[in-house]
Amino acid sequence: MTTPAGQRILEQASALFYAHGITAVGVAGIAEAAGVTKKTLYDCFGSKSALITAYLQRRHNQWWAELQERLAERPGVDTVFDTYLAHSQFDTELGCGFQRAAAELPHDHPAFAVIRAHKQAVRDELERLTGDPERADFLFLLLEGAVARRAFEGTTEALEYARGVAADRPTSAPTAD
Amino acid sequence: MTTPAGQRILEQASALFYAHGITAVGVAGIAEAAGVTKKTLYDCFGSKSALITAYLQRRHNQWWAELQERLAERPGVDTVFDTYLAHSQFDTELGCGFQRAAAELPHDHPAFAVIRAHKQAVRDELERLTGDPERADFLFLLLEGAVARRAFEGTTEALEYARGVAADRPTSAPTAD
DNA sequence: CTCCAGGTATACCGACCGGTCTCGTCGAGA
DNA sequence: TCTCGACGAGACCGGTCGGTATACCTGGAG
Repeated sequence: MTTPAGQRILEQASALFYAHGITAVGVAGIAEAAGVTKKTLYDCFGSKSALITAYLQRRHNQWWAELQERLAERPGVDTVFDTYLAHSQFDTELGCGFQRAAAELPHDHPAFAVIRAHKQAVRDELERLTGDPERADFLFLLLEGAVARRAFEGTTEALEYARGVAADRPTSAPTAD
Repeated sequence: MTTPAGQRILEQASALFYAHGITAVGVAGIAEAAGVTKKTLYDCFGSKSALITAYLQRRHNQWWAELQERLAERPGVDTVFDTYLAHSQFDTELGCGFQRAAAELPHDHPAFAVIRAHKQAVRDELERLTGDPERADFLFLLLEGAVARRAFEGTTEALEYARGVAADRPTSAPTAD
């Protein structure tokens, strides 16, 4: 799992799962991309299912680390939005990896718990930052809407708009232009 | 396409694509569920890709018809939310079929245009109902966030909360319980 | 009567699926 | 020196993928 080969497998699996979808990507393709045989892949992860779980866990860990780093030097709600915005530079226009995975995986798949935990963590972080559960719920709603829209609009427009709304502007005030 | 067999194929394809994901469902399974041979399926639709497009088009048409019906007897923004809420009774906890499809399909897939058109239509309808593009954008954001959350939370809680926010309540006022 | 659309049944295609297996190699630690 | 874990090469498994082909049946319209 911590071996160099295991690392390469996880990296390639992450890239491929995110880019093409979990179901659409085969273990043979992952192994080949990692310069590894299927045997090594199965020695390291045991099953495709476990590899999927590891992929989402890794994705959460990386994203969370970046969020905490940014929050450390500039605490506040809009740093959360900024992290999504910055992340979208290499997350491309495909949208949130967890939303994408949630759309493909059955709800009782072991990896689905990782998705739920990730989203819960984000919501809880918003509550920690605002000290207001109600407001956290609202901001979380904006966030999810914005990243969902990025998936089919292909731009960060909605995300930037949502950040503007979150920046304490009252519900109805315009922010555009 | 309009033949009885074609209809049954489309119905079964819709149910299976939505429930298990587009990539995960094979044409053989669809044909079997429709009580039809693969040849008939290919005579009617030509390819899996075209069947996917037809599935999303049909889904849009059905949903749109229901929305207009409801709007006719009770115009207003919250009827849009109510339609999602009512729809979720047979859409189950899996979330928006268009968001699910968008997560699986490459952005240049012919069916992706149907997804974009559907979402655009919803946004435009909100603009028509409010007469305010800015407010429509905001409501659309709430809507997308709520249906996205339904996908991994498995409840309509976020949708009901969003309807509360949309019912002109100012951003920060609580609505829970 | 004839023709044809709309079917059924079934075999087939090459490619790929997730997963297992054997065999061999290589380098580091006891 | 010997062993053991990490890995490569590659064959193999049963099954499914999207898609095509051949042959046959049937009911209704010309």
